[in-house]
Amino acid sequence: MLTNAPRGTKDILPDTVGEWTYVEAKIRDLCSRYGYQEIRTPMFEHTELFHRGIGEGTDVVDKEMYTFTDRGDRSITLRPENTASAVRAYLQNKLYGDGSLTKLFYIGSMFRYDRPQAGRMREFHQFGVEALGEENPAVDAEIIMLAMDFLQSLGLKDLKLSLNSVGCPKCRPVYRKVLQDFFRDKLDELCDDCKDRFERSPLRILDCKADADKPFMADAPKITDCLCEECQDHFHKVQDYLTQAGIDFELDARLVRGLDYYTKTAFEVKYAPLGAQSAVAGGGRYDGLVEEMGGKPTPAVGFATGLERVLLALEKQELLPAMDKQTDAFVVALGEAAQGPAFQLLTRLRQAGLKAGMDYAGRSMKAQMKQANKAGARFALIIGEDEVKEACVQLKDMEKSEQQKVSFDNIIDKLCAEVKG
RNA sequence: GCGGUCGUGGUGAAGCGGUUAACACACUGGAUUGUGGCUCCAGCAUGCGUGGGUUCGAUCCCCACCGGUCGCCCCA
Repeated sequence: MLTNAPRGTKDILPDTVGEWTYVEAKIRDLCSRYGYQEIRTPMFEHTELFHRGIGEGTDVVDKEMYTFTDRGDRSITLRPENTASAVRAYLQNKLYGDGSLTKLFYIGSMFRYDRPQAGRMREFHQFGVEALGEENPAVDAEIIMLAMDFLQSLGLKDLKLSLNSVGCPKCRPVYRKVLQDFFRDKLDELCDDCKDRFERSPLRILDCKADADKPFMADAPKITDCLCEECQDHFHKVQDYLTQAGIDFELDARLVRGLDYYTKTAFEVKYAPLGAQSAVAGGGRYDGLVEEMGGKPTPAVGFATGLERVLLALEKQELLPAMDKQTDAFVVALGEAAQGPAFQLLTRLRQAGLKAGMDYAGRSMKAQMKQANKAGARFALIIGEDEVKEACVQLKDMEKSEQQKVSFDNIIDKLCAEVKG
């Protein structure tokens, strides 16, 4: 037990961090081009924030949160997502300041108690983006394009972008009722899950895999036919922007978001080979959330991507860059007398800005040369007793297998010239 | 949370009631004086996720637990 990380968590080991920093670098570059600034919010918040933000009755809040009471008797929850926190920080720190659009992005751990599977961890990592303060559908389009740009800039292919509108507080309740009326007399033909969904979230019945083939499903009313004029108009404009930008998307009237705060635009990006965890990114508009949390009515859009899933997709498509180790110089010390001078040389190399290493185990020359090779060293600097006496080293070019004697005084300059030139 | 499936060394894997627990990679050492990558040789699991049980005997059978994985639910 002591030697096992908790279920659903994972160490990111030295041989894989490179993949993470690679993706993170892409994110930072992309966000700066789109004008989004990084925000880092606490890993835990008052439980109430998520109850209000995400919504009671959602699965995330009802059965997936890591909630505990702290020593000051506060109910605290490990963030299951970052939008509620971002909005909280936006309000608390008055990021709306000048009244213009506030564009934020974040990268970090989220926590959800769920049964782990590939692509579904209890601690997982999301990159997400929030644009607060603008209702223009161009921002919806920008957000979606940013999501697609991110995934495509990594080289990912076979992504499917689905788009829908889930309406607003004016038209969604109407549609909900229309839908319930439609299903009411078919209730006993639906699966058990759907019987539950009927009251809780009838829109999800449309997306049920078990009932998908039932003949009446095709006749179910579509939300896009029930949108109010404003939502309808907004939805069309988002589509226009995307089309003009050359973004392929598919309308999916069954697409529903699991968090209560979504309004109007909802979208999802899938990479099918990931199976049950194929949703790589998802998001949409949430015009009511800021007000719900005590701010002025403020329109907003955002999305989040699951980094573990992105990495899985990259792995499947063999798009992870090779991370080969690289060292400029490896110091090979032979015998007791050479240890001190070798260590001093190592220090000087590093001070000169070179990547340098050496063996401390006092192994044979052969073993040390092997190590130099494994470390990806360009040069081996061999110091034995003779070299110590002559105040020089044997400088061996590992690739060319050429070797020359260089004095202690010249070795640093010579190496710097070789490596940098 | 529900259903299925799997769990052998650092890794990938064979073995499926009594075996020296194969093989490959990795790792360590060696192949006559202080030189890596190729080759050759040697070493490397008293142990088969954990705990019970059945049996003369269990890595192989049974049960429980833990963990991975697939699907459901949900979501990123």
